[in-house]
Amino acid sequence: MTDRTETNGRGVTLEEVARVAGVSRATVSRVVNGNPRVAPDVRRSVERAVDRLGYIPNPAARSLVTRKSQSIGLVIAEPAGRLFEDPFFPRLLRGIGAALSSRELQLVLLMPQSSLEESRAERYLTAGHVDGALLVSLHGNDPLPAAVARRGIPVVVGGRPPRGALVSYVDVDNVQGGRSAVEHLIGNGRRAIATICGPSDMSPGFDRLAGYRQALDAASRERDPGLEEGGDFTQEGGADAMRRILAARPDVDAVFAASDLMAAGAVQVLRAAGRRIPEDVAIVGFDDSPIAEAADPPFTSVRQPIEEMGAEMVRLLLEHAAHPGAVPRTVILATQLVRRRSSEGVAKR
Amino acid sequence: MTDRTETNGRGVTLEEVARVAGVSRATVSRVVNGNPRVAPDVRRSVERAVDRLGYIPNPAARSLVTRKSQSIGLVIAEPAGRLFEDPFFPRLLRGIGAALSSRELQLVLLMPQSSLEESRAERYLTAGHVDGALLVSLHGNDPLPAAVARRGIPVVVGGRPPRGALVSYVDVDNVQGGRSAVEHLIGNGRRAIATICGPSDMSPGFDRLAGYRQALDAASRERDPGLEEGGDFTQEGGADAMRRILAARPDVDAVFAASDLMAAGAVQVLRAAGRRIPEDVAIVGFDDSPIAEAADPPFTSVRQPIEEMGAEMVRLLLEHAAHPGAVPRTVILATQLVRRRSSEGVAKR
DNA sequence: TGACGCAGTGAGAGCGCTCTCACAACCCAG
DNA sequence: CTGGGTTGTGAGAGCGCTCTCACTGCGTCA
Repeated sequence: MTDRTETNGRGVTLEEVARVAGVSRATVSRVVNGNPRVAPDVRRSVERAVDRLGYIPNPAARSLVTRKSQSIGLVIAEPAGRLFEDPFFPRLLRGIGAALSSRELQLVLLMPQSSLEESRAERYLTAGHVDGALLVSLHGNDPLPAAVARRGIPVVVGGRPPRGALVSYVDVDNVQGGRSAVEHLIGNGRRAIATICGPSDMSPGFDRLAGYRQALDAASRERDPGLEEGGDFTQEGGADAMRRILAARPDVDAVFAASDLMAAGAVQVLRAAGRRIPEDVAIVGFDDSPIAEAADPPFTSVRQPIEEMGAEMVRLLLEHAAHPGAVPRTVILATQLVRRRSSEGVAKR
Repeated sequence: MTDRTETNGRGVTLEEVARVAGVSRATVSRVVNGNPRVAPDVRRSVERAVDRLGYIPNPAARSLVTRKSQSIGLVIAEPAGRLFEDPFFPRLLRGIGAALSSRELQLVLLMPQSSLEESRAERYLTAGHVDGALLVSLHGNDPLPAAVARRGIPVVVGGRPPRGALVSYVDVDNVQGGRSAVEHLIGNGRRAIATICGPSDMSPGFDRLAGYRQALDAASRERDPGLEEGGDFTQEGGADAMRRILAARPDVDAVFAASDLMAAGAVQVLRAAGRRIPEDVAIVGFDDSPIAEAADPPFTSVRQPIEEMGAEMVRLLLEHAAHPGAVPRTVILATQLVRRRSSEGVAKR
């Protein structure tokens, strides 16, 4: 097969295949696109010609007339590198990729690092390069979802979308995640349960803290601001927060950190202060990252269904593409508490 | 501006802009593409029309005539999930993204999970969807690079390419990385230095082991097969290897692991055996992943310049695209040893 | 004054495909 | 046999853009 692989830099066209097969362009197009209204013998001879010439349809020409690009855009609007530290991103990609692989769709990745680049991304999405857009880790009141949706491009947001943007989105139930972590600690007999929360202007940070509070309230435990310290999702932030908690409440016997990285920082500080994990202080992290498993002792952690989130986003997007007028939908996915040694046993006192 | 945002689903065309501006299609095209041969006042009126209509060029039409797609493909040919566990992938993406952002190029991500999907990817790349292809984590004797290059698509491989494939590639100097880790341990006075190496059928695994051996040979240290145990880059693999090493050479006082994950596994086993880190046994990992920093004590680790690798791949690819006939080139990037507490001090005995 | 060059513009071909429509060939009911 | 349907095929328009080429007008130089 393929005795003429791209010798003239032009690529084989429908026209040439038609000539070789002795039929018209239209018939070749029918065969290539699986139209059943072609006589079996004609079909065979066309297929032979396609094979022999190594014909591959020109996507631009096809796209020009069909007005479909067979690809969707994924916009990661994370300004700095945070997203690149934890495995959120690879897992999301894996979920999206798995959902896409069965379709004939490709993924175009856009990682705007500035507002200039973000407007370039908007332009790209609305120019017709993609049949739909997936938007994740938007900050604050990003106008992107609304702008893209207004242009008639199907959009699905991962995480809570900016207020006012009427678009479909898939999110993880961070409140439930925080609550289940703290309920677990309460169930283990812990009495002074602290939290190292994330920035409250980010919905995951805010929601996980809300879950912490809900769990305490539901168990009629008193809350203490000295047990709630904010970090920035980093290890150093976690360590600093832990120091403050230790200073305010030396009797702390459990910590729920809103990320595994912050949990790792907290553990270092606790160890330096002579506390044993989990005997003196129980630890629960969030994300169930490789760090949680590699830690010593391994961290109990709240696992987010990131792969499912990606897959669900694709599902929703295709749904929107199929039914252009459909109303925006919301999908909230449950988290799962993965128990490991860092929160074992009951506190002794 | 934009008083007509996509009402008919068709999009504004050059033709309409030309009519509104009172010029020909050709002139509008010149303005849009920055051709200087346009009278200033005409240019202004065209720009006004473009603004008012919210005109965005149709990429498919443009691509059809220019034969350029303004995008490049990134193929991640990792069959299973390994790649998604460590932050290699995000870092690579960051490097590529940074190098691309200054150009008007987009990134299409292909993650074939089977040979069927891989041939689909090959088809995609050779169909003219992309102006060039970046290929990473190819396994064994993957025919992809050669196939794509044969079709005249510029190609750059990340990591060692399959033997026989004459393509440009960018790799990390794993040999030097392994050697520097072991030299560091020798310099610290360690006497029985073990290695937990990766699978020897993967070039990183093979090369890091070679570096380990080179360093010992250069220091005229005797090598002992009992100090070389293979893992599979996972934590459990590292733990198992460590147990074997401990059984064969209880006097081991340093371990160079070919990944941080394996180092973490080794540390758990060493702790369980009552060894202190770094007093009794020094540890050096590889990758400088978040785990290395989060570990207690934090691991000394060999940092790979992944971001630079991505950026360099893009540079090489653009070079190839600019000079189609150019000979394949190779770039090898140096690693860097990041010292932390896990390998501090001199072994006492 | 005429020849020449050059900046600015428009007409029109053509990129490779899809899809509508017309038409030929054939089948079968009446 | 004729009329109506069905099936298979081809002609041709058109998607929105770029780019070549020809043309006009104007300044410059011999």
